Amino acid sequence: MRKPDPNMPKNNTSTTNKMKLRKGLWSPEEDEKLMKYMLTNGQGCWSDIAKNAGLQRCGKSCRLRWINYLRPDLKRGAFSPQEEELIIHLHSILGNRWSQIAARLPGRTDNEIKNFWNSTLKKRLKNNTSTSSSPNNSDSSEPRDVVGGIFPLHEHHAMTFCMDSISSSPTISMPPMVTGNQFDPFPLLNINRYDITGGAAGLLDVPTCLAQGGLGEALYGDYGVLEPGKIALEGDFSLPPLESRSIEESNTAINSIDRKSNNNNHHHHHNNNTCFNNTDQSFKVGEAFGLENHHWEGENLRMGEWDLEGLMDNISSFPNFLDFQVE
DNA sequence: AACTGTAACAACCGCAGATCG
DNA sequence: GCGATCTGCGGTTGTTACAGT
Repeated sequence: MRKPDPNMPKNNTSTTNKMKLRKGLWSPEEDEKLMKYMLTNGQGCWSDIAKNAGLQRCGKSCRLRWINYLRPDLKRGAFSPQEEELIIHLHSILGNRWSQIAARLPGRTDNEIKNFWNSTLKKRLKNNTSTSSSPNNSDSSEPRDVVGGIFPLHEHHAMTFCMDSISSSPTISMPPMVTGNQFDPFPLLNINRYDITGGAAGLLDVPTCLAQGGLGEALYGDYGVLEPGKIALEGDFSLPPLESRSIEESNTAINSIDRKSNNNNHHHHHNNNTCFNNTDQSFKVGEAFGLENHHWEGENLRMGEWDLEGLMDNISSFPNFLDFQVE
């Protein structure tokens, strides 16, 4: 879209030892450097990546560029109507917690969704509100009181809705996996125990909670980590649930939950290897889908073909998961 | 053709939590 | 225990393209 700033020197070689960090638009050369480095060495300590890739950028900038633009598993292009609907729906539940919304939209980034919301959906909803009295058309950044408000409490569905929906979806194009004689599209995410607390506290048999939208995060896991061993052995892999948001809840509470959730991901990094390389990553993701010796199998996952409508149905028709809390 | 408004998107900033030395 | 550092998130700003006048 935007052209790189021509005034920006391509190689900002400072006379001092202190390298001046570049800001602003990324040049194609920089993109190429970062892309090459990431594909060769994988994700790790971002400040090291910035240095080692020969970029005069701060690690933060590299991270952002990678996550929002260069990642091969990104789904580019316009949002589909189903995605739009899902975003609106999720926003009504989660508010402006873009990362959580993005985790439920495979191939989309929080930044992308945020921009789309602010530039398009917000206005559209506002216009709709002016012509309609639907309470769901608020552009409030505060999540609504789901239980008492937007979503009617349908009859309780079995938690297996996740797999029911996904496995029956004709639009799935994931490489099929077979466990025994059973089709299992998400073998490594086949968590039998999903530890939850709250209203329905206890251990439930949950095949997987992909329909909570965890797929994206599960595959990308912090945009890149999937830890099948941890999942299988410790069973503590928990996808961020859609958290119930009551208007009464303070932002502090929201943030603390968010942080906790986020930091679980963080833990996964540091508990194993802070700077894992792409070989690991490729192995993990590739192994998960029976695609070994490929980098960035996400390209093959065809994320955009998930049954978003089914997901939407599930989200709106299953109240229990809204009571989940992050451990 | 020139100007203006705005949509769309990329990137930066500030903050907070976790980890490390 | 504490400060430095890393990482991630959400808010905001800046830039470009394009449509309308």
